[in-house]
Amino acid sequence: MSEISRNGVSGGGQPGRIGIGLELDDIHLKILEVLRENGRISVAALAERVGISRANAYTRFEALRADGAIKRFTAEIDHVRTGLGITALIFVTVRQQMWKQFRAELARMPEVEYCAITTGQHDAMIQVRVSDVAAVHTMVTDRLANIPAVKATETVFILDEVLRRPYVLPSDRDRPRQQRRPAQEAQGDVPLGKMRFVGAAEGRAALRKDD
Amino acid sequence: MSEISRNGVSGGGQPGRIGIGLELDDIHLKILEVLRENGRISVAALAERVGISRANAYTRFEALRADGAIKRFTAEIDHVRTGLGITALIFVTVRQQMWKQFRAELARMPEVEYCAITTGQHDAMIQVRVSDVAAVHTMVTDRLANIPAVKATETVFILDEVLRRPYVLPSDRDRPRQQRRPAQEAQGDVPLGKMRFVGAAEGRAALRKDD
DNA sequence: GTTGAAATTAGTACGAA
DNA sequence: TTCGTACTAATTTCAAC
Repeated sequence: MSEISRNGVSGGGQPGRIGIGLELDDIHLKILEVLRENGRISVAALAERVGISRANAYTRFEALRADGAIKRFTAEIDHVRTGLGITALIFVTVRQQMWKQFRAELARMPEVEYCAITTGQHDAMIQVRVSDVAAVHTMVTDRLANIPAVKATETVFILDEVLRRPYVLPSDRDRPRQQRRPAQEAQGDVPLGKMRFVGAAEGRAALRKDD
Repeated sequence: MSEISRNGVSGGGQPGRIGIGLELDDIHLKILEVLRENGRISVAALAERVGISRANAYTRFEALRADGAIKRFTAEIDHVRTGLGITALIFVTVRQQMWKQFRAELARMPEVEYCAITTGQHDAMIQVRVSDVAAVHTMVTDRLANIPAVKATETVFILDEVLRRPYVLPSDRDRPRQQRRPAQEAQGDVPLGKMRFVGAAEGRAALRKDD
């Protein structure tokens, strides 16, 4: 149900002044870093971990919420424990100009955890959590297939979720052991043909990897 | 870095007794429901919203954490605001018996937010958040392509994230307006050929949708 | 932007239903 | 088990520096 940020492929990211909102400095990022791994930490404890005063922490905490940099706090739940141990990705090809209908139908499907519009072969990817494999089948054949907006689907199961980071922050990239290089330098030493990008328009026709 | 639950395709979900841990009743689910949309709510307020005493709420809250049904609390962050407005999905084909190496390399990539092992044409899907399109290119060609475990990749951009639910719960499925039907009933009325499932072994050879 | 002290609220530990 | 109360500890707020 919750609409989330619209990421244009053109959107950029200078450090400092970002978006329309407040300027994020290192301390703001440090706060986000702590909060994403412990969303229930008290502001007092947060202040100590970040190395600022309580009052300052409260001010910044509130600013981050008001600005929207922090969208909400949530509990991560173990789906297996709650009986939704089956996760699947459904790639959907949507008939043009029927997006509105597609999105409306999505809102009616509580088993959908995530939906993103993508470039490439398909138009959207949805992630669902259900209790058993049959429920995926039902979901795809009974519900999705009956939506006129849906032209075709392709389903894969998730066998294992190797890693989920609460949320990636720009400060992360400054401290991995392995350094990143600017994109220009990356040209020479790449085994070309090993990977491919799939554009939005392209790829709908042929798709074959060289293996 | 954080390992998360292993979802076998065979794993099931009976209501009530789930996994090895505690039995989840309706009140437990109600608690999870509240917590996933407001991870910072006080236990006192939680007790009120769920309709139980404070003491009971503390007991159940602790039980859910101890049991692992609640894995952690986290802050949802607006990536655009923090300068990581570009999101991409990279589908990776991994050389068999090099998974360990692949996973080790993943841990060194802070821009990776999510990684799942899938059935279908590719072996894994990773989601990355970066500041600009060039960074995706760098990531794929410079970093991923240089991992011997990586046989091939395919990249798509996320143009829009339509919806993200904090976490899907089994209680959700009991109250959508549109009812679900058992899988058996779904057989007759499906426009077959409109969708396809892609198995783990299958699909590596041919893949064509009928559109 | 910081410290400290007051007011409020959260968390704990009981006995009773 | 769950509830209600009282007790203790912590957090938040607000003031002055």
